[in-house]
Amino acid sequence: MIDYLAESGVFKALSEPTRLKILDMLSCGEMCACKMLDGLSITQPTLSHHMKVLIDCGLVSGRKDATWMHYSIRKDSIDRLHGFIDLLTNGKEDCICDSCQNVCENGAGEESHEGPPDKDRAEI
Amino acid sequence: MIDYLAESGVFKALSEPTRLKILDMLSCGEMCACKMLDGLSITQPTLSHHMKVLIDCGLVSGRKDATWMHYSIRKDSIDRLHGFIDLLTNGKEDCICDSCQNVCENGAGEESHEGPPDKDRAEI
DNA sequence: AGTCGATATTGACGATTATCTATGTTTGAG
DNA sequence: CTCAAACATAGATAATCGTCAATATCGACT
Repeated sequence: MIDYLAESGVFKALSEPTRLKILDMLSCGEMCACKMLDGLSITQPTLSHHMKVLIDCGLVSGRKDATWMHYSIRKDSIDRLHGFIDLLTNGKEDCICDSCQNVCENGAGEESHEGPPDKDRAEI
Repeated sequence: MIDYLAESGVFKALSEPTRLKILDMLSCGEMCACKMLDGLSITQPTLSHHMKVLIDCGLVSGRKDATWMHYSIRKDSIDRLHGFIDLLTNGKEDCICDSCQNVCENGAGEESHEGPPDKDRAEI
């Protein structure tokens, strides 16, 4: 069974444009908070808040070096995110769909359960 | 350049536990709104609102059949989502990181720009 | 035409959230 | 020990969002 509330945390973190830009800034590697501030037009406490959200959901890790904080993307969390999206959106055994009979009174909807997940996440 | 505001819409749609459950319900194929209501403990207007959010961001498509509405996941939008996550979190040419020199006064942070994106989204 | 069932829309309300200012904490330098 | 810089925390506020009740729309059937 999927814990929807728990899993929504990562998406909530990603639902803010500013945090998307922060992740973009970290895409090439580690970056110091003070440098991130330069390109973000937000105050320092706001950045600190965003980084806490990103760390709490597991997307980012922080490394303290003297008075500086260096942040970086946790690649494993990105892999996990991909995996969850596939799990959520692909047909699976022991699916929530089974608990509710997917048939309307008009008879449409029989093409349910289109088989096991097809593992093609092709070129995009 | 990435349009963070525009791209955040999909994640905002996915940031609600109820909408995650709705997508899970659609993972096996098309489903009627009336059947979805049975397993959701929300009112009909609330479900209608959630479906509008999911459709507006492109994750779901709706098919009207008489008085019934059948919803299904747009597989192409899922592929696009995977692609965007990779684009956002992997190093890339013409990166936003270039505009800000990623060097703190203490000299740390030279390991920036870890080369072109490594296309390994391996086992999770 | 009239009724009924399924869905969409409207308006309101409480909860969450992003942001700010002000202040606290930590660390290195003099 | 004192000061300054980097970052975190606390509290307040405005905006956004999820939810509901009430109502409107739309299509099928008598």
